[in-house]
Amino acid sequence: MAMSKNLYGELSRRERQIMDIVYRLGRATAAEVRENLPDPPSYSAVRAMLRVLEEKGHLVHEQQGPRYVFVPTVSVEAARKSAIRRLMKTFFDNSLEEAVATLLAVSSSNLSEEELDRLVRLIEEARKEGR
Amino acid sequence: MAMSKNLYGELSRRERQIMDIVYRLGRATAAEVRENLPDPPSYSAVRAMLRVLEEKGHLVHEQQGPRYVFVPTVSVEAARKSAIRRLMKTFFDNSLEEAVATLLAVSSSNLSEEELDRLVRLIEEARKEGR
DNA sequence: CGAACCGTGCTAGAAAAATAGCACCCTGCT
DNA sequence: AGCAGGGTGCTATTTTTCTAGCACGGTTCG
Repeated sequence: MAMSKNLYGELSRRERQIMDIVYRLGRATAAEVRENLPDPPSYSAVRAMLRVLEEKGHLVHEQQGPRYVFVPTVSVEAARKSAIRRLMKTFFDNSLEEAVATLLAVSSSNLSEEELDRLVRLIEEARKEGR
Repeated sequence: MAMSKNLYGELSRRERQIMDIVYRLGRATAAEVRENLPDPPSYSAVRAMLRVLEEKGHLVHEQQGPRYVFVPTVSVEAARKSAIRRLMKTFFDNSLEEAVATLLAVSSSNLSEEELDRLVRLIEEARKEGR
């Protein structure tokens, strides 16, 4: 199995913050990125970094009317998996159980019965898949 | 509720890589950190950054025999939760279900029946807690 | 038309991060 | 004692990141 090198780990602080925003929004203009950035720098600065991220291959832009809209080159699905793998390795020693336990603890404030039902269903489906 | 500022987001590229290693190992010497670092720089460089991380308050060192052992100031538990919250927000729009689904997909290669049982039990416990 | 408003490209400069080098200090030999 | 090995503190330098500024191009509308 090809060990996909963790692109994420290569990013600088601002680049990471920006990529996070773009993933969260799905797609974003320079202005939107800036609005969501902590301690937002100048508009120019944001655009410059978006350009760099595009050069590095993390983003591409589409022309939308008069402006650019940036979208990630790596799909959300792939990015999610990559992020989860990293988290699992770093904080949970790859223990699924520990991870789910923490996930439940963090979300505990808004857990409905229905949501829990769906989770169980998810697991039962994984069980079926497994054999 | 106090919104804990995401310290993680403040870290530079190398600092992040180093913190990840320390969390993964629980505690680590400069040499151990270096061994685990991608494109490892000089020993000196690593030590310099460990010092900076200590100044910034992310690590403290304990004298262990002749050398320093570095440990995170924020407990693993707290760091886990913080990391998960960030991940949930960035990639899963805070949807527990989506997160668990991806978690299962990523771990699918090594899912035993027993493990799945334990997961279900985890959820049922959360259900009891909830009411 | 033409001027105000958005947007972009590009470049230069300041600030921070990353790296390496050197001097020193223990400790355990021989 | 004297020397080698493995650790540390500190500092200087290079590299990268981060930021802002300026010039230009297209729309819109008075």
